[in-house]
Amino acid sequence: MLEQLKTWGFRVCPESALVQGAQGCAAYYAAIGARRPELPYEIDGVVYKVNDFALQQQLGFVSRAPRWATAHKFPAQEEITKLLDVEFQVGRTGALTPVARLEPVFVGGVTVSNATLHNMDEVIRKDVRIGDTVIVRRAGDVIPEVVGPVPERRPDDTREITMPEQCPVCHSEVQRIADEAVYRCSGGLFCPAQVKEAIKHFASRKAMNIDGLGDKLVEQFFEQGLVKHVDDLYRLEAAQVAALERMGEKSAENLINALEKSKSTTLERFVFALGVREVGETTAKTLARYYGSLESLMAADQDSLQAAPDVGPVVAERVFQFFAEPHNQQTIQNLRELG
DNA sequence: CTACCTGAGATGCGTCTGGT
DNA sequence: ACCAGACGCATCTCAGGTAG
Repeated sequence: MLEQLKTWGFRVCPESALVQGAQGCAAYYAAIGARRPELPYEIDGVVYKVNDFALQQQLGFVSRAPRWATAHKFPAQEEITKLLDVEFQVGRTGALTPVARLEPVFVGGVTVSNATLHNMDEVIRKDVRIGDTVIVRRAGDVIPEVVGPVPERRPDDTREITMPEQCPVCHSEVQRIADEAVYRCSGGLFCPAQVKEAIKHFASRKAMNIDGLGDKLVEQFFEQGLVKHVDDLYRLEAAQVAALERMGEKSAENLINALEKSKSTTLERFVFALGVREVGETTAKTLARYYGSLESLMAADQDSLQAAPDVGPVVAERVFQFFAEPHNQQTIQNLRELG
């Protein structure tokens, strides 16, 4: 296809080549790696593709990733900087994630000042302390990553990174389920951080797809007390929206229209939007197809749920508990009444 | 039957583009 | 001038399939 495109006058990468087997791939990788500095553009690696459309079709896709093509990246660039502090962020599920605040450093074409440390096991494994001199790299050339400390450059006044005992946002107790890596805020819907994340998730593209409702707006709606639960979104009036920072009549009207539009959605999107733990895009689709209606899904017991494809005891319990919660039932009923 | 593999879900970050 | 949304990857967990 590349050859054909070239004859039609399209610009095609002149470096592509046909090679045989893993050894051919490795040789090409080494050769292009050696020439990397001379190339008139930046590259972060090479892509190997099966050179046969019939085979490509047979191999197919895994999610969105083709099984007939794979990237082989060059080692990431690394830089040294200072770990200034570690803050704990609260996600939609209450998970507390340690995030490294770094002395800004230029790595692989980008200034990095934050990086996730994933969880406490990872912090211990990497043996990093606040104040440490650390190695930073851009994993896969996008996500900043703290590789680890430079032990010989550790100052005397470093501080240990410790998980707070209370949620930094709502001060509820922080719990860790035995043998799990993640610590969680036990506040649930009482925790503003979790509520805000739940609203953002509800509005997100793959859920209700409410165009124009992003981080900043959710933040403002919540802080002003206009939206405490997702159903409040559908009670918003244009005048209230227009009164917010950086919003005018036009923006307000657009948001109201987007909210209106989101009312015509599918069951699978709605189920995903509810934000039940362990229920992502795919599981929501499975449940929607298996039960066909919200009523039957809400009425399902745990045995019935486990009969659905890819649903085991853990997911079944999550779903069951979610619909058993009176607060959730009320929210769903409100949403239906609001359209 | 156990051990391992694969796929999906959740979370996090910086840049770029398009819209207001 | 600013915001929303898309992209790409690592980590851990859960579910289900398969090799030994």
